[in-house]
Amino acid sequence: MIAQVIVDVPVSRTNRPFDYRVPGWLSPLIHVGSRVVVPFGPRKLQGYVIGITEDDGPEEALHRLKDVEQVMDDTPPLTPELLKMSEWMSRQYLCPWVTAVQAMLPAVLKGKAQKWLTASDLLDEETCSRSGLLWELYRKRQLPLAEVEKQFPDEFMLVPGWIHSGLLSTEYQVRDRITKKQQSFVRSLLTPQQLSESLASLSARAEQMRRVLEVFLQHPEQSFSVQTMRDEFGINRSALKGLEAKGWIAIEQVEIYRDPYANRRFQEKQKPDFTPLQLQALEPIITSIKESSYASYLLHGVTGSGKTEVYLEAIEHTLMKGREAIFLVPEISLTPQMVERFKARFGADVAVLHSALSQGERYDEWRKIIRKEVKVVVGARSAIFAPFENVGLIVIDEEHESSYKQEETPRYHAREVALWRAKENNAVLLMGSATPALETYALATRGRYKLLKMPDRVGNRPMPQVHVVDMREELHSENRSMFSRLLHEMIADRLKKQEQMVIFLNRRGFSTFVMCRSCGYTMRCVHCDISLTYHKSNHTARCHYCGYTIPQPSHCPECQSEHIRFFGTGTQKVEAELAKLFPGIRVIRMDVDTTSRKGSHEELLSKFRQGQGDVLLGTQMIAKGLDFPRVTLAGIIAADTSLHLPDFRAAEKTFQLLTQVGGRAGRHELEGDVVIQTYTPEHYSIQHATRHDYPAFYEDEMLQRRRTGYPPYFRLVLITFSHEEVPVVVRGAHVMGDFLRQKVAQTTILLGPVASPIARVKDRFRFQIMLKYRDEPNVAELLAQATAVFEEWNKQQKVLMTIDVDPYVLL
DNA sequence: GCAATCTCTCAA
DNA sequence: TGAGAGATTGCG
Repeated sequence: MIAQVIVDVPVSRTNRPFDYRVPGWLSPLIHVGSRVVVPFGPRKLQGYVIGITEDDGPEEALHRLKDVEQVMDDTPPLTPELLKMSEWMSRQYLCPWVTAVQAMLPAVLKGKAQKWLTASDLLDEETCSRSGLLWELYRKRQLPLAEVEKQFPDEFMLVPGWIHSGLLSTEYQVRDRITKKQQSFVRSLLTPQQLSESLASLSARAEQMRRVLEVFLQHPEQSFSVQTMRDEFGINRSALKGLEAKGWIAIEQVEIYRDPYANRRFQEKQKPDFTPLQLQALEPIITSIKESSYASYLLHGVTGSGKTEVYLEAIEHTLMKGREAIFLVPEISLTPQMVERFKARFGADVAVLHSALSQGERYDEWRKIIRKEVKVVVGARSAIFAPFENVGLIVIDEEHESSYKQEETPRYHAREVALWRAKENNAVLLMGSATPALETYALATRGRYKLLKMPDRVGNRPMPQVHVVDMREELHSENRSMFSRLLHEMIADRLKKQEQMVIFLNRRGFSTFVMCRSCGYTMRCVHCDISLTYHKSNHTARCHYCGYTIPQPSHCPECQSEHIRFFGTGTQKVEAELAKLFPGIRVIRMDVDTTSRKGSHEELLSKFRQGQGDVLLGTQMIAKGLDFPRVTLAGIIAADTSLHLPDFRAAEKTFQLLTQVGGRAGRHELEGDVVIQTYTPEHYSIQHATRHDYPAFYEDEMLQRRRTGYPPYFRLVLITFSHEEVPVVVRGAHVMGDFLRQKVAQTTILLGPVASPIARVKDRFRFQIMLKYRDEPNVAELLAQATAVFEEWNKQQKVLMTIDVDPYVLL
């Protein structure tokens, strides 16, 4: 038996399967998709089995192979589908296969190969008394080499000599970080009859023991955790120990799941009556689900139109069909509210995956999926890799969100992966948004996705009234405050009526940079080509690319002026202003500072829900998916900060943001207002957002994209190079650029190589090539060839190159 | 990606 | 000639 294995060395040189012999004793354990430990060169590494051949071929060829050393799991973590998907990803996104595989698995499964120092039998008490390190090794037998270097720097240089003399040896070990949470459970070993008899035989003073037996009499065949015994029945540990000693009960360690929602009850909500629009949207979806054939839908529904109910219903039909469902939400809107809705509807059938989970919790949720204990997965981007084997429905909520694009290798887009997976499984793909990505909407208008529309809110509630305030006029009227007179007035009004409001600060593009007012000097990072960001909490200026931090200076380093300060509006500043203008106003501020602690996000929102605040103030994180009945005003402090970014999606993102924030107001009985403050009220993305007119925005924006040659008209590939020296990085970029220029189609535009907009990061200079194409039969193959050419050249250099297919961030 | 191995340089 | 550094190669 021979196993084909890809090893955990994510470089192109080793990006291919290696053959290993499977020793007889491992053959029942090993499967395609298994994690294994294999010897690789002088080391040992973790790898994944991508194929197994029973036929060994000629004897002498077999002889040259090494053995698989270990199979790491009983059941392989990779299903055949995931394996196929990872191969597709590695081709599609130009990344090593093993990198794609690892993106699909929980982080604790990534094995770490370490070199260990082991004591041999020659090391006796006599020898080791001479040195601290040897003594330590004599006691513990082995230590990781890295640890040794840290703890015994003085003796580290003696290690090679000791190895040579046979006192010590080195050895590679691969370990993953799987841990399983255990809890003590108590179980009765007696029959009910024996229980009664034993109860009678107990001394009158054994009150606690008596109670334990009574509990078991009342609940035969049940076991209880030690914790429950204590908390619910008031029985302490010693009583249990006593009974265990008598042999009447057993205390056992049982593996349990780390469930972040363990102590929460979820109320089952009555299914609402569907509106005609919802029914109309549901009909074709349900038909497709029943047919179990591939179909894709774009559900374009305004905020408050009840998209979530449609999703839930579709999931229910999928489960009725005996298939599984994946529900993707943007990281940011994976709120407790959302989880609650799912838990209430599908109970224990749901696994939840998001970034706030600890690695262990994440692993436990994942195990529920692979063990087929759940039927539905709710999660952020990476939940698209849920190891189901019969996926019938994939829902992508807020389909336009940029968090679906991963910004590290593998640079995949969850929407694309979902599309592949839906086709592979004859499943239904359902994408929903109030403001679809242009790419998606364009495909929908061309029939690639079926377009479903829900243009009205549930219960015929009106869309909120949107007021646009021209901040230039405010300035002319001597209003220098960050609040316009209208917004000011409306805040006062809501305070009087005791209604709630959401105030949104558009921070995209706002850098809180540090500048000298007298000479114009701005503080920049010494390693990167960007300004430092001011951090109020510890009065430092910090580079958010490399982490370089210096204390905020009191004088300008250039001209010694004292007028050096930070610029930009922060949430703290808005909060202070609100407190000044409206004494007694209760503001709940949500930003990185107040939500960094685990669970604090949830805490603040529930405070607001309970009415412990008048204003919810925050950045992007409050724009999405929140639903509070008493919110009747949404204020946007500066709508256009994101409009003038050097990003071809700037207008689209602004439109989306305004629409989403506006959607927070007046979702229930009370009607809502939205105030948009801007310096460019005439801009089409602001104008169309005001009228809730997505199609009009789409038309205008498509014209821009056609004119400038951006998606959806052209598709992009961004190739970035970096190196410490400019001439080297330029040469590298040209090697690849020249090759591509020869090979691309006539209609393809190749820009560069040019310096990247952020030309230096961490002391490395960056250059880039942009590929814009419309009709390129096989981009992936072309890029793979170019990569090979580049890597041949790069053998002598150390230029780093990354390829971003359909990039979101162009910096 | 890492470590063994090969190749080249330089000083004794 | 041998050590040491730097580049190259192979990993099944």
